[in-house]
Amino acid sequence: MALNASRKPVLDGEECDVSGWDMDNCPVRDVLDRIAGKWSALLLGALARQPYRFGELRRLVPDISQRMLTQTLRDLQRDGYIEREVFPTKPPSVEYRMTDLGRSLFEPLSKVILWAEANHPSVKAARVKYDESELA
Amino acid sequence: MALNASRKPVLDGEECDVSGWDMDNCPVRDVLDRIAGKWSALLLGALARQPYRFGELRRLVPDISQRMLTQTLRDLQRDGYIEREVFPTKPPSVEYRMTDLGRSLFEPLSKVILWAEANHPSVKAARVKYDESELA
DNA sequence: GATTGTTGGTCTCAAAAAGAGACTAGCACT
DNA sequence: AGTGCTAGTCTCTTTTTGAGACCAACAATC
Repeated sequence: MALNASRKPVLDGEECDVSGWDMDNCPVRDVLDRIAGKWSALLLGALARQPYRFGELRRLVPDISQRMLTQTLRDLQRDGYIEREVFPTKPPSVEYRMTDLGRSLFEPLSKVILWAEANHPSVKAARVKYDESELA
Repeated sequence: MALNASRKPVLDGEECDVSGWDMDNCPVRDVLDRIAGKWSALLLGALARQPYRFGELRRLVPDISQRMLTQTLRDLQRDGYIEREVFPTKPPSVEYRMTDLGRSLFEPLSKVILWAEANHPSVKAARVKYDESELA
């Protein structure tokens, strides 16, 4: 415990939280687990620009399966980030658009996306470095 | 195509990107897929405060399995967000700490986390509303 | 001196999630 | 009559995740 003694005590039987996060009803996990999905950020990014229809989104994100597109859109709709509107045209068309809640989420989220674009080279470099040191 | 005609054309055979994202080497997906994991944000949040040891992190996030803790820490280390230092104490101890790159990522990421905490009620309300309309 | 605990993991097996692709119905156009 | 478009669903396979046993070395306890 010598190492720990030099730092702030961390576990005292009651404290099981990170920065005050309650693990049993953790907002961070409850909210983030959804938008953290493989496709959520991509779809939110698209719909932040303009409304799209199902098929348009599928073409926009070519390697998403119809199954995951349906499911991710449902999840985003359920959490209130996007709306789904069905137009009773002859082949019925469905349009997805962002809600105010979705836009308010996308504001900070877009900062992370921007960071990802800007720092992609650094991350790739870190991976190369790690992989090199691993094969030794 | 009547619906589409009123909007900006979206697909013209060459344009398969979202806001200029290249799907074949998409930085957003490449970077976000990692930090989007179920545990990454939680661990980054913890390590943003102070360095922690393996066992401390495990106690801090009680419902993570050792397997996923190991794997997530490795992934975060590989992408350059955290560092791993082994101390040759009698039972060897390992300390994880955030890098500068990790801190620079956590800056925008923390905004999303703050949003999640602030808007958790709205999201929960949206879910209740959705579930009610579904069972009809 | 034998038991127990602590360290930071790995290994295996079961369960859950994701991906691939076929299939649907109704209508339009050829 | 045949083809294609719409927005999905259904099934099957592969990947990811979770639960839990197991490991070696040493420390303190009994």
